[in-house]
Amino acid sequence: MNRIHRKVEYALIALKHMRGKNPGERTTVKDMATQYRCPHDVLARVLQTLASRGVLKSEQGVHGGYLIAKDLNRVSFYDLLEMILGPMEVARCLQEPTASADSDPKAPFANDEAAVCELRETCNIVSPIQLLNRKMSEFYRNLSVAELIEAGRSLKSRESAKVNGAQL
Amino acid sequence: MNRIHRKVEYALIALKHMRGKNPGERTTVKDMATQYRCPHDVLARVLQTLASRGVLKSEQGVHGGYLIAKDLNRVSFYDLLEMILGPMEVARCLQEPTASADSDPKAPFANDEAAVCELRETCNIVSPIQLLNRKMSEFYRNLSVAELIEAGRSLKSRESAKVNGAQL
DNA sequence: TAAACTCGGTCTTTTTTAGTCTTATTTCAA
DNA sequence: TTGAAATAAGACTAAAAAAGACCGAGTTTA
Repeated sequence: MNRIHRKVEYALIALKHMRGKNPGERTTVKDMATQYRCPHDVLARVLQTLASRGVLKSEQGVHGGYLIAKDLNRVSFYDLLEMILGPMEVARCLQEPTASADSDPKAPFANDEAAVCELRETCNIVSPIQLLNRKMSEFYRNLSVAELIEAGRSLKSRESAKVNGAQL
Repeated sequence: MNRIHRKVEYALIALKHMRGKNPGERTTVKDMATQYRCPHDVLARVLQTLASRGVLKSEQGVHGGYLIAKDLNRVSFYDLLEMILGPMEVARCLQEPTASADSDPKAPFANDEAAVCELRETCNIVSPIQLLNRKMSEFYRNLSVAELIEAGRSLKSRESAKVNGAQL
């Protein structure tokens, strides 16, 4: 239940892979796709996104490939999810017009209404949903990608007792 | 992205509704389904589940209906999710034979192997996934259903500063 | 210029989730 | 004792979302 999306897994796999490389060293999508047996196209697309958001840098051409461009300690898991999956909305109620702010006046089919929760009128849990959304966002924001990727490395101390408490 | 399931919403709606009733007072599925415009069958099924897990009590017959049977302060959101959606598994890697322990005698096709992650062999992120799963579980466990449902009530004090800390 | 990359649009397939239909079963009251 | 009103639950269908494949570019360098 409540699985993370495959794309997110692929992103983590790739990031962890590149994390181990020498600075400046590039890795091709093809390499990673074959090594980890994940679908080339999907992985490629995810990496494109991350590159467009500054987490990775892409080099085209013959000796092209990807490399990490940003300190992963400064990239939260929230950021990663948001890049790949879009803004966090735990339920349809929340539908923010959002940062993208495309007030799309052209929109031939006004699907504004389409995606909106049809329970809206009668719903008694918008506050709870908002609270949940806030808390989850906070949780994800407090978890860095670096921390995730590094997991299992520093846990000689019995599953790192403090990993749990504290911080949240 | 990462929406909670409709069934979970329905559960919250129903629980919040019943929360407002006098002790002993029953509410029928039909009432709630019509009042909140959610599909009768789906709601019914969810409530059946909650009843079977002791959160609700059901009375059959003419004056039947549901009522809350357990202090919602003692039911975590994790519990709720687990009841409705099954054990928390942030990714296929994690596939526990698990506590649910429904040795499902009907299961005609042993799909044990079927659902297993096909990246398993080459995967470099099982530790990260495990960490994430642990942290998310913890997060959900530290959030009570009562707290959620009550949201928006006690927040005259500026989004109830203490909602976060404490309790954990 | 050709090979080996990334880029990005559109399409199809698969999987998951949501919802419906139908047939019990229980209870109470007229 | 029978019928209305409720829960219980299996099997099925529809809809939505996610995953993946295909393809035709644009870039760089040997």
